[in-house]
Amino acid sequence: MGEDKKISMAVIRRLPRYFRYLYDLMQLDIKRISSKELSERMHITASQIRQDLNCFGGFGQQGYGYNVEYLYNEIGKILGTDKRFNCIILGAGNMGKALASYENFRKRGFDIVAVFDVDEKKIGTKINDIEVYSTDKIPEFVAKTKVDIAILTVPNKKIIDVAKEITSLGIKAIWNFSPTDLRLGEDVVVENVHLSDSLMVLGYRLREKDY
Amino acid sequence: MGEDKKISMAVIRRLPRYFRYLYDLMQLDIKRISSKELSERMHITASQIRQDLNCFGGFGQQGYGYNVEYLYNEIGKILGTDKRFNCIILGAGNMGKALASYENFRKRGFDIVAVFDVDEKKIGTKINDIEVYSTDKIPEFVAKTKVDIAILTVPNKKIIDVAKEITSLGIKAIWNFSPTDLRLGEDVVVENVHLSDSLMVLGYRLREKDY
DNA sequence: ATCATTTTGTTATTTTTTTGTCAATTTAGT
DNA sequence: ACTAAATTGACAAAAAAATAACAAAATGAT
Repeated sequence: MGEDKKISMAVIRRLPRYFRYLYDLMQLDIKRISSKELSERMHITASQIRQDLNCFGGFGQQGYGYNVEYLYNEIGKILGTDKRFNCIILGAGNMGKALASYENFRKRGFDIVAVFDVDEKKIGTKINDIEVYSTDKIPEFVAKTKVDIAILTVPNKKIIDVAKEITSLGIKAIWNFSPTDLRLGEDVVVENVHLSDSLMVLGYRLREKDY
Repeated sequence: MGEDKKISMAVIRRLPRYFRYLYDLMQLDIKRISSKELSERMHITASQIRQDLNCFGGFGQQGYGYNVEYLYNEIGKILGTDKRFNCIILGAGNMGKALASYENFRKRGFDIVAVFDVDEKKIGTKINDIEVYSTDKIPEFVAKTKVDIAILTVPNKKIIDVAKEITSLGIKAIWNFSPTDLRLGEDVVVENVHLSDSLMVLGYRLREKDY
């Protein structure tokens, strides 16, 4: 026991991409696919696909390839899309609203169950049928509803305090949209989304292209 | 001539992060910093910092470290924050609105100069002082205004067609928020932002934590 | 001015990641 | 039933990335 060799983050971060491509294949009514053909569609090597998938066990068959629907479901299980997560959004600004309105998250198992803001004018309103509460109500809400993930779209100045409050309430996962990297100890997982970083890299690559 | 050894994307993608940390140091009135101290703040090795920076030349001084402001400015130059980019947003939905309203982009050199949508009700309105035009007007607009970057927040079904139209007009950089990976040939640079992917990885890591 | 300390830039080493190879297995055609 | 073609899973090799090591240079205390 204790056999599982650690799977690298590089592999994990590719899984959602496989998941998307397999979904598209299902939409096209393609029932089976070889690592070679998938590699051509995804612009990665077939070797990498096979090696990635083999981290989790053999999903394919020699001479046949992979059953698209089966592989889709298996990757879904690995990613936990068969489970549901309750999420709250902190910050009902433009980004908070955009995320609350994004239907894809629900499809992937992430339910936005509440939005919180300090702005009196927003409190009591609804975003895409989701109620906006006062930030004061967070402890109360978390006490009576299981909250798996906090999505933080608060102003950068407040991010540290908000993150601390949230973790003190026992929330163990944070999706952070502020420019400040969060790091909250061993037992809180954080995904930092740095949109500006991505845009700056795009700017770099654009300028580099024409020297 | 032709001397510059290719700098890896891994390094480039870390630059915005250095940039952020250096900015924070300036706010704290810290004038100089060693790779060791910065490494502790950033939770990476000092070795990596020195190696990354040396891809672009020596910005530090032995026995002293790095001058925070100087290094900030130099990384800014590498990233092109001293240049300005004109951007248009295609899709005035929630995400389009959120991005149009995000002030940080302007600070980093990215000006949103127009938003386009097909929805009659949105056309003619303004988002954060930026006019929303009909999608029909894109060719006309691009002809008279230099557009460096197209930010795509259109529905997934339309993304391929929109991307093709945009590139046919000569736009060479795309910031893509749709779940479909875009790949538009050698001379168009694309940054795909897959928010769902990031959220799914967070879900994976959360579940993994408690087995 | 001297010397111990600090700290870079660079090269060497190690680790991780990606890619290539191939035997074993399955498919599919005849 | 036989055989050629396709394709995986496993392992080996190569490439890339991260880390360590250290000489050279600057600092700062005495």
